[in-house]
Amino acid sequence: MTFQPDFKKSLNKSFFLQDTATVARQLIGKALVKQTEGSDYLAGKIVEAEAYLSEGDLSSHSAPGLTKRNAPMFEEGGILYVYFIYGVHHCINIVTEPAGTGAAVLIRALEPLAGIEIMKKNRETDDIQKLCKGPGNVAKAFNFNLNDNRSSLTSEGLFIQDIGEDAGHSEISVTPRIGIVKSAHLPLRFYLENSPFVSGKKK
DNA sequence: TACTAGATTATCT
DNA sequence: GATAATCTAGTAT
Repeated sequence: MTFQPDFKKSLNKSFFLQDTATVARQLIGKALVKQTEGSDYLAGKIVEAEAYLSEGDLSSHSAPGLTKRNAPMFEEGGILYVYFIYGVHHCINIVTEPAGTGAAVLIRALEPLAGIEIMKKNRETDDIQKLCKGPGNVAKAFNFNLNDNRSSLTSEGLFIQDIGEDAGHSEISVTPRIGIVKSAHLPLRFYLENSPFVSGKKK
């Protein structure tokens, strides 16, 4: 099964303006595609994502209101929100809903589809199952950093592609989110059942 | 297999 | 000055 990047199959902006939990669930099974400077393609199927809401969600970066860091979350859906955490890792989010809302979806894990050699180099490991396991690793494999903040997800250099493998609802599991303390009980983490690429699992 | 510590900085109070 | 939507290596069990 070879993956072919195809911008014509990318999701358009209206997709990202929907309810955040809906977007998070529907992103499972879609492909994140990024074109590198050398015009190579990096791509991975989204197998794990978490929704961070604008209201009633104390662990969302948007909860304290608009600040310099979370400003991209308050813009119109369809762009990237990148943050740097623990002085070590970058994490990438897909901003959702109309401008002024303050919500996003954290991409937690991908199944590598294209540009795997480049990802191995970025991650300094040959273990494909670990290349994009966990939000910090996803960003590292794709070489995302703060400069990618606000990047459009509806451009030829970066987009979400429908690869016709949509998981049925029965294949998607919903659980509480990982690594947070506040609002930790909310069931806003979505992942593809039985995928070996999902994070937070034991062997 | 399970738990713990350490890395290290942009951003916020 | 404190904190954080994490990851890995290392030590203990």
